[in-house]
Amino acid sequence: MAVQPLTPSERPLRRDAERNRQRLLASARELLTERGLDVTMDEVAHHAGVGVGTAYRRFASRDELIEALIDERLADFLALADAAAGAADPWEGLVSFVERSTAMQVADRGLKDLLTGHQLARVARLRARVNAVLGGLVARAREAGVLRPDVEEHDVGMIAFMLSSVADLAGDVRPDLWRRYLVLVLDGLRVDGAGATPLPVPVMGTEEAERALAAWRPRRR
Amino acid sequence: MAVQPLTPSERPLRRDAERNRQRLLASARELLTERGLDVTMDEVAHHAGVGVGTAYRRFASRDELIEALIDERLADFLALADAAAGAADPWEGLVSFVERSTAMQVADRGLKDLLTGHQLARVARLRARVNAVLGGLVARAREAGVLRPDVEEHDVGMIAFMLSSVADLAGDVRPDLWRRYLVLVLDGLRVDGAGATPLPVPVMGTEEAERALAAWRPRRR
DNA sequence: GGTAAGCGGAGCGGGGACCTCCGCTTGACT
DNA sequence: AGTCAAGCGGAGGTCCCCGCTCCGCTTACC
Repeated sequence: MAVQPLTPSERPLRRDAERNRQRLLASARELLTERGLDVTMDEVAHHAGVGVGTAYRRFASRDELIEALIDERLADFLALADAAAGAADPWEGLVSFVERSTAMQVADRGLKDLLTGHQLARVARLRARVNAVLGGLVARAREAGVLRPDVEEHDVGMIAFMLSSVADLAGDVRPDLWRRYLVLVLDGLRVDGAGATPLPVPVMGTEEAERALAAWRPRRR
Repeated sequence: MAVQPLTPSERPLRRDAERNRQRLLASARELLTERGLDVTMDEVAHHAGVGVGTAYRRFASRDELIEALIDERLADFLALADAAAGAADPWEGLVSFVERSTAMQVADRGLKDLLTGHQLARVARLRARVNAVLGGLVARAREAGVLRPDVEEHDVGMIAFMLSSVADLAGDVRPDLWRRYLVLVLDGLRVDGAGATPLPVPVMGTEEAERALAAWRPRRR
């Protein structure tokens, strides 16, 4: 009697195989967060405690493994934009978006690479959606008279990128340095002459800067 | 009768050799400016119209060739700081330094790599000298009451770096985009509530941004 | 206990960068 | 004009990194 044929996707993996698959995904998630999109397959496999061969049996290629993890990151980012746009006070919403999206990119190198480096239709679509959301927020803030009128929604992403570059340079030496410049820039964005917001973080002095520069590697070609 | 012995450095090069040496230096200068410190020896030689062998006969190694060109760049940068510090109006001096040092790093990728990436005692010393000069300028600006008092000299270099990162991302698509954020940041630095300076440059819109991102390669590991 | 599924990791192929080697060319000096 | 050291080009050696494959051994499952 014929056994019910199973397509490969239906037949469950052997227990050890499934466990290794999960380990690989977890390892990739972790390394993507820490080191960005250009982790190697060997790194992911080794960090997961399995051989490279095992990695390639589960995922046809490095790209397939990485793409399997992209969507969850993009979803988080979009959720952030939606949350900011939903804020009652549009200025608060704007500040929250700039601050949290920078923080997110600083904490997750892979997300930053994705948003700035990757050629992928999904990512372009996400950028468009986020910009649409931000457009509404910026318009509201402008109408409320708190935002200088010549600032546009496309400025928001650029500012987050700019701040995350500060974080790149400061690295582990001063991972929160970018917040200092966040405040400077926000004070430049605001309309009122209400005076300066106190800067939240000390500068990076000479000796710290030297350490940061020593550790910094400008990113790939 | 013994010929006057010549040390290798005294004996003049044959005319063609000297000409090729000059071509190599010119080629390296050009490529350093355009592409940064990680130009390869093959590129320099080829761009000079000579073979690699010739390049290595004149310069013991890639590093030797590049280091031969570093000092002239650092000198330019220091001159900039001195000029800014010499301005009658300290605010103007500060603006001029941020603007011109960013412009310089945008125009000269090699200088930016040098200032941010390179481990070299000379560079660290230069940074120290520049910061000393800026310290005086910042103090004068603060005393004049135009600069928010919590800004320090180390902020100045960081801001220039931040702006030049914008230029990196915008690339050839919008090489002057950074000036927009320069104004935003300067408005954040200024004390008076005199209102916002008009932004000098349009934002980078969606389609431009996509083009810029397509062309952008995050820098080397 | 039999067997297909799974495993690890040495190693292949390809690319890039630095640098060397050597047979040919050329400037300089008689 | 002839000699020849100095100079030249660029193929290719070496090394390293990365994606991916292959195959002899191990293990989960029935």
